[in-house]
Amino acid sequence: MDITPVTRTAVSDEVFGQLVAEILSGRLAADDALPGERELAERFGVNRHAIREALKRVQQAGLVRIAQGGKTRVLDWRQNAGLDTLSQLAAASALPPLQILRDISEMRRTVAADATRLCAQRATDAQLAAILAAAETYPADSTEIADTFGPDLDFWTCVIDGSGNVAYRLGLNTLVGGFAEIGWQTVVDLGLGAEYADRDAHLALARLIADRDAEGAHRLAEELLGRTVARISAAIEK
Amino acid sequence: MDITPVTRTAVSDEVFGQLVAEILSGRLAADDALPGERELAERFGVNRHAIREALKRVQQAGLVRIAQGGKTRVLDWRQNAGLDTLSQLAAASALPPLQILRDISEMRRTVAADATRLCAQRATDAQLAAILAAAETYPADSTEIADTFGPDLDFWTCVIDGSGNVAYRLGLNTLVGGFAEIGWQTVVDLGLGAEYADRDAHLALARLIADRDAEGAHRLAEELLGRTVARISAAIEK
DNA sequence: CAGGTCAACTGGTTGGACCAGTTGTCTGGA
DNA sequence: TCCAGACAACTGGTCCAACCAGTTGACCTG
Repeated sequence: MDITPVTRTAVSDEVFGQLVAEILSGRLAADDALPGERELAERFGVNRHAIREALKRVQQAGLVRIAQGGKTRVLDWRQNAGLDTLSQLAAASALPPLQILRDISEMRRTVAADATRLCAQRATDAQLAAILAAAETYPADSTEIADTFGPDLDFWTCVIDGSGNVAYRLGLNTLVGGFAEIGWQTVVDLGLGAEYADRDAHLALARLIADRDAEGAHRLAEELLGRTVARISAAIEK
Repeated sequence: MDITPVTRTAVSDEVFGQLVAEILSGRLAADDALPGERELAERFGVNRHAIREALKRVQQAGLVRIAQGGKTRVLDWRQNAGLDTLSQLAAASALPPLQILRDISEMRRTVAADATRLCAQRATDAQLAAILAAAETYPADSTEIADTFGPDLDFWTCVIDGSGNVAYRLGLNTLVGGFAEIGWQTVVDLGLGAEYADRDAHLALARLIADRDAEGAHRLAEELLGRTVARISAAIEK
């Protein structure tokens, strides 16, 4: 028996999701005017307050411009949306999941690799110890891929914390969110194998960082994370 | 006479800003329970709907967990907030502006440099032409720094568009937003000079990209954008 | 003292009214 | 004929009041 917690979605969340999907998918084009709040409320069959809550969030995401007295207009999301919209992009099927996955993994490689370099330069001794410890708990290569996600995330979180760059830290959160939205199953299906869950490489990387070898650590991190990019790119080719 | 458009801030925006500031500044610690919506409404002197609109957005930002029946609790923003919170971070004075500026410029350097490499590999001919054109409109080194922000942003936007990576595109939007939140004046005060507005370097970079010299373009981009990082880091030292 | 019951919270949703800007039309005077 | 100004009909913004729906913990009962 496989039990999944029931998901109670608030109406405003539902409205938010649908509006975002309409915009990201292009069914609502940039500069189009949205129906008035009263009409939306009627069409969605919910109260106007729920519409307003959703609309405010769509605005926060940078997808519409709301003006009192005037109409609410759709903005060009490529030009105005923030990185947090990435996960919505996956949910709305606005782009092929594999492309989003590739873009995420590319950004992850680049950002994490640079964080590795900075970490080797700036991390405190306590942070270095945490990284070494995280690398130790990295599962053996033979483990189920799905079981390596957790330790892998732990490891890189330590590294990015060690870099002392909050933008990287917050960016990581967003990327992980986008990853989750696409679904781990998709990732597993790609057949990521040893090139992803390489315990020895992560141990070596931790040691390079602890030795303050910034350039060496950067190179290894880039190579290590590049494997995933290569794997996904290969899958796209097919 | 210097006229600035009046800013009519919606009540819920005001509430949102204050709540976020409370959380990011640490005055509301992680795992703390927020007062109930009815009490917040009374304390802020506004309607409960305004509180709800704000609270929903705080939730979307990943700063609180709302549960029907239970209390609304503060989350650890370092662990849960997305990159879009970066601009709030500046507004809330949760961290020194110069540190945020450094982190943003570091991320900008790393992401844009990688985008440059990808751009050289993947850009269409039309995109290459756009890049060359953008580089042409880059102002001469002697121009007021403030006047180079626009053309500079245009140039890099073209490059990142050419990379075909939506994550980079959206990330750029967020970073620019964070930059703007801190205020261009702060940036100007840093005394960024020729190392930032280097017309010749940008022209050279555009040519490298057009020649599909991925590695060469990557190197130059990293060096070029690294200048700003170095400038800000130096300012922090003092 | 373990168990269930229930009242008093919490957030979620609804309805309706009214305020406050924007826009376009229509009218009256130059 | 044309144009300024008034106005009506939108738009979003805010508020009040009520009730629904979960959660929690105190309290009572066996």
